[in-house]
Amino acid sequence: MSVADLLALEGVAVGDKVRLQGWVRTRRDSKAGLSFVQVHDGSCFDPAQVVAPGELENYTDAVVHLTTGCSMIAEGTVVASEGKGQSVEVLASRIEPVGMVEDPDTYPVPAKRHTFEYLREQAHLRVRTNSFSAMARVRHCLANAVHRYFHEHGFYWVHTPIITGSDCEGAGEMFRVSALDLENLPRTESGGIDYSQDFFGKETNLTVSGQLNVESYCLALSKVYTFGPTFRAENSNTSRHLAEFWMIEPEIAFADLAADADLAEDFLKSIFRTLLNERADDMEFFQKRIDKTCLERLEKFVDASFERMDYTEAIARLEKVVADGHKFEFPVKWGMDLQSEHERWLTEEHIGRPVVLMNYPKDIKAFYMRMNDDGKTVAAMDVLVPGIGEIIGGSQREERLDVLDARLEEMNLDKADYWWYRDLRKYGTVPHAGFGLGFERTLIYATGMANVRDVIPFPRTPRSAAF
RNA sequence: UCCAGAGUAGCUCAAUGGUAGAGCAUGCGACUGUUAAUCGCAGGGUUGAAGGUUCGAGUCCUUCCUCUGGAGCCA
Repeated sequence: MSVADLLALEGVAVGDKVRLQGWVRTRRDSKAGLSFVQVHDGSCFDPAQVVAPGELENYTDAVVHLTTGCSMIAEGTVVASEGKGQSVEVLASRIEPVGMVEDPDTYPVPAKRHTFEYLREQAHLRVRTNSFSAMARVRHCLANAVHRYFHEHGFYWVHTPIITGSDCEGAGEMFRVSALDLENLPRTESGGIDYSQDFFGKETNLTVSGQLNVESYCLALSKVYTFGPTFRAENSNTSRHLAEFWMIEPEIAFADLAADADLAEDFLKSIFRTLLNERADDMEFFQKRIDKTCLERLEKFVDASFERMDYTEAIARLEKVVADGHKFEFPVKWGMDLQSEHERWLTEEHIGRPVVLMNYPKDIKAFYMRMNDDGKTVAAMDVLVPGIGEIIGGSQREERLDVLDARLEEMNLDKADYWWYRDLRKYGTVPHAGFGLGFERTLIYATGMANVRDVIPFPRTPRSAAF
């Protein structure tokens, strides 16, 4: 049975015979011949305490040599615990070591404190620690909550491609996908690489966003979303960026920017509510050991309404606070992109709640965002949250072909590259909107973890893909 | 990519230019049910790499590598 069921007394009672399988967290010996073995199996935060009496036939040969990381099977009786840390424990009648740790002296994750930096170098074993097993369960819970929310609200999950033939997704540097022999590249007559001989007969890359593809499904299925890995070959070395990360991108038809903002707010609150309800054990750990404010932050988040504010208004308020003597490193001026420090001031100090900033200057935003009537701004939005800054970026999409074409031209983009995207505006176009949410940043916000590399099992960053 | 900091025992860190140490972990021992157990003993080092200065370099200089934090890019 699982440790979770045992500790919750689910389908089991004191006096029952049980069998546990898992890994040793610690072994403590007491007087001559009695050991306490903490066993974890991933089913919940707490390990189970297995009491190994000295009378076990393999006690001196095997049990006292169990060390952190060994795998084992324990059979025994559920008893009320005489100790303080747990209500029930298993009094073992048989302990079977399955896989020993060959050299405890060099086991990379012994029972002691480790820095996250060190554990990143032991990514294959770090999930055996409290922090990373808790994170794995929280990650699963939130991913599951994402799918449940959309399913219950009539959205379809669309599997947009990982390999893309569009070189026009426009969200950053891409990883090339090629089956060509790098040591012996085929050349065109003019000396360039001849991609017509490559696997797909053209240049292909890993996707940086499923948005363009999901828009096509939106204009037939009305409410859709993607949730999968995306790839950016940017040389970003920060605690908030990965080369491979998971992104959630809903897209809704017959919808404007206000509806998009409403969806973002309802969605975020819903998944965090699910997390608080379903992973209280792991969240208690994050609260206690990682970030003392994370529970309070989430509880406030699911109750507070998001402030909505136009970019132009935000600039006015930033200019006012600067005039009142507040110092920023970067100047504030209409038309500029907000810096991290500006976003954080708005959401943390000025409003004190999540803020949806809307209607940005067109010159700092992407070609597909819908032009507003003022001719200066586009229907874009960013959701800013205290403690992390931007967590969502979204927009109403430009559904008018003539306006879209004008924007493509203005930004020196080739209309031919966007032929199928433009078709969507020729055949039954509708106003539609969507946003992108970085899943790892959501996890950081929820748990208070400081680095995005510690919320994904095997992080990919510049110069690092060791596992 | 830019700015700053760091790299010494398995891990976390000390060490004024002059004999490389501690805590934790690990092993052994002690301890009447432990909970980050406690106490004692022990083993454990090419000080990131290559050059240079010096009687002498973990320490100073140069170059490089790696990591961390911040910025930019963004999610």
